[in-house]
Order: sequence, then structure tokens, then C-alpha cells
Amino acid sequence: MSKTKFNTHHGMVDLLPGEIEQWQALESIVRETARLFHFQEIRTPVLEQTELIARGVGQLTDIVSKEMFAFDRGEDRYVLRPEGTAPVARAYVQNHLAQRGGTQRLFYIGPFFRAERPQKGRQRQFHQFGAELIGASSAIADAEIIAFMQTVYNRVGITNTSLKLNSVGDPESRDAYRKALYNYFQPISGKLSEISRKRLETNPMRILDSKEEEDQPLKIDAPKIFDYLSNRSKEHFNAVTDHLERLHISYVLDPFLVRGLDYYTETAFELTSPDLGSQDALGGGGRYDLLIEDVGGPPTPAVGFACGMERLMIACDALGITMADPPGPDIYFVTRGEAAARWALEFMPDLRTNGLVCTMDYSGRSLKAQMKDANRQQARYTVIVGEQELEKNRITLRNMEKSEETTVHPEELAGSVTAIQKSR
RNA sequence: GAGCCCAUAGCUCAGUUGGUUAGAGCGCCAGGUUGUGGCCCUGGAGGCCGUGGGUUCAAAUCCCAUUGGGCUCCCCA
Repeated sequence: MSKTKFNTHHGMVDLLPGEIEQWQALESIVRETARLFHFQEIRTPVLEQTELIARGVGQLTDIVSKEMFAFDRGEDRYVLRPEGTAPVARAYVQNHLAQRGGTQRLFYIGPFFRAERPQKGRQRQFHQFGAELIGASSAIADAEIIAFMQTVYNRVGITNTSLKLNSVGDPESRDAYRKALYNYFQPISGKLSEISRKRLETNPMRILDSKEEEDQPLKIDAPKIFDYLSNRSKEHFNAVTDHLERLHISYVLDPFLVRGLDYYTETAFELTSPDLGSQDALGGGGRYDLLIEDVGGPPTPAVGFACGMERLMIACDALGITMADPPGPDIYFVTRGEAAARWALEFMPDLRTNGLVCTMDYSGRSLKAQMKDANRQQARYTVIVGEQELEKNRITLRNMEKSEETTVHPEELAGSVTAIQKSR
């Protein structure tokens, strides 16, 4: 372990054949779900301006204050993007997507970076898929976004999840609530954990999602945000829950759910799984009605979600879910002699044109070794070609699963295998 | 930034109170079958016992340091 000359950085891993198939299958599910919801993909650069992230995500958040991979080059300040929403918001403004009219329905899949201490379900380079609905203020948009997220997990087969829902209100509601929290916690600040005492001054709402032992009893009687929501915020939130019920999406109200990014307004949600261990959030999101304006666009309401792909994989492992098909080729050419190998090389392109997955031995090994390799690759058929076959113009087709062999004319090969391919 | 645990073959791990040449299973390569996979049998390759220092006649084993990894807190996906 770890004495090779070069290694990946801490918290960054290679995805190798054998596991990558699962990732590709997940990406297919995300893309297919996006297609059904009529969202289109957007790809933004991995590097963004540091200032965009600092502004968008929030100067005081942990992400910005201590978890960014950032560097300067001349006048320019670069940061490896730690999340997807601020970059998408930037792209929306920069490319004048508002001018295209209507609501922009965007999704993305890609790597993100945070310089945290790695642990289970947390890598320094991690991957998320997410979607953003920009230019829609209706609670229907919130419901659609949640439905999109939920659909991906349903299609993967992860169903034992819990959707937590809260509202963080509009700015006025939140200011009032912050004050109420401050007034509640301030007199008892001596009993708070050290971290929460700091939060009291910077962002009292963050005390609510504290996991510190000593904070738990103090949280219970804290003021609830529902009591401070403006009528407009209340109506919006009630509409969201109505729509979720309409969609038969179950949820639990969680007044302690406060998401760590500053740009959230109104609806906040998080999807958790009992199969993840300590980092139990599969994904989350919410409304961010002020962000587009913050990064230089017109006032534009928006709502979105982001989900951790590594965490989804952990849940799959725990549940024994396999999304990928077995990878074996349809035909493996086992050849004997140079002439046969050349023959096979020349024969494969037509088969591939017909949609058959085929491969062969590349190192002139013994027949036995080639058979063994075909077996290891889980080939469905082997075609055995040697001098005899070339002379008679008949090749041996072996069904690897049934261990049955037939001899066929080369021209018949594609036909017979295609017939079998259909039947599987 | 803090705490706890771990480090022996490609992988999973044995290795006794310090004592010869460091082992097993799986995997890999080959032979048994000079043209046939899986099962079986036989053989082979593959280790500076994470690294550096110390104690000792003798260290994979004990001590110290260091590096890497895992988990947890914080926070987030």
C-alpha cells in the first residue's frame, strides 16, 4: 500500500475497469431522467474565478473559508469548483440564457473539489449530478426539481431514503428569525459548544444543524423558523408540500435543516440514506432566488439540486444493487498461427458493423491460454480459427456457456450470432 | 484544525514468549491435454514485512520518529 513511485493525491481515486461500468450506468440513468424531464446538459469549466465562488457560495461558509483548492496566476485567481450551482448561475448570466426566453432547464454531471479531510463518502475530488431550473418562481418548479432527483434514485433502485424539507424563508423572514435565535441562544451561550458560540455571532442558523452533544437539548426549544416566515414564504412552502403530496413523494419536515451554502432562500431539502454511515446525505438542494442577481444578472428566481455520486455508489453497494450489464464480448477469436490471426483481424470489422462486440488474442499465445482468456473476459462465443479452418473455409463456433461447438461458413457467422444475440 | 485505529505478495490475511531460507487462500504464468475455458492436480513468478533510526548475539515481532491509509468530529454531496 503506497510505496509506488507516483500516487494520486490524498482523497482522490482512480476509477478502474470493473467499477467504471457502474458509473457509466448511473450517468445513463441521470441522462435518461433528464431527457424525460426535458432538461438539457450544461458543461462548465472545472476552474472558475475565485471571486465567483466566494460571492456565490458565501465568504463565511466552510467551503470558501477553508476548503478551496485555489491558486493565482498573474492577475487571475483560479479555484477548482467546489460545487455546481454558482458556475451554472455564472454561465446563465454570461451567455445571456435569459434572452432565450422562458425557464432554463439545465442538468450537469461532473467532478468537484474540496480540500477537506477525506473519510467514507467524502473525497477531495468527488462527483455530482444536479439540475437547475432558472427563471421559475412557482412552487411547481420546486416540486419538479425534487421529483427529478427522486426519480433518479427510484430508477437506480434506492428507495429507503428520507426526504427532509424545510424553508429558510426570504431575506426579511430570515433576518427576523436570526434575531429571535440570537435572543434565545445568547443568554445560554455558556452552555453551547465552542463552535456554536462562534456561530452565534456569524450565522446563528447554523447552530441548528450542529451535531455537538451539548447543543442538542438547547436546540429543542429554540424558536422555529415557521413562526417567522412571511405570508408569502409560508404560502410558497405550503404549495411545495401540496405538490409533493400530489406527486406521492413523501417527506418529513425538519425545522433544523439549514443548508451550508449562503445562497439558499425559501425551500431547502436534503435526501438522506441510512446506508451511508456518518456522511448520510445523498443529495440536497433548494431555491436560490437571489444568486443570479448576486453574480451580476437580473433578478431571477431559481431552484436546483445536487447529488453525490460516490454516496449513491456506497448506497448501491450496501443494497447489493448492480446497474451495469456484464461486460463480456459476443465473440472472442481464438486463432492458431499468423494467417489465422490476420484472417480474424480482417473479419472483425464487419461483425462490429453489425453491432457485435468482438475481440481476439493479441499475443499469439497457446490455444488453451486464449480459451482461458476468453473465459475470463466472459465471452459469450469463441470462434476458433486455424490452418484447418482456413483450408476448408469453415470455422468453429463455440458457445462458451453451453460448451457446444458447431462448424459454420464464415459468412454465416454474423447471422447465427445475431440470432442468439436477440434471444438474450 | 482535533481524536482513534491500521500498515507483511497484485488482493484478503496468518506469522506463537524476539530465534534458521517469511507463509496460506485467491489472482497471475505455465505444464498435465503437441487444437479447446470453467473443475481438479503439479510447478513457477511475485516480499528491503511502509520508511528511517534504536534496543539485542538475533527484530516482521520490542521502542522512538516519520510517511501513507482508514474511520470519527467539524462541515458538506
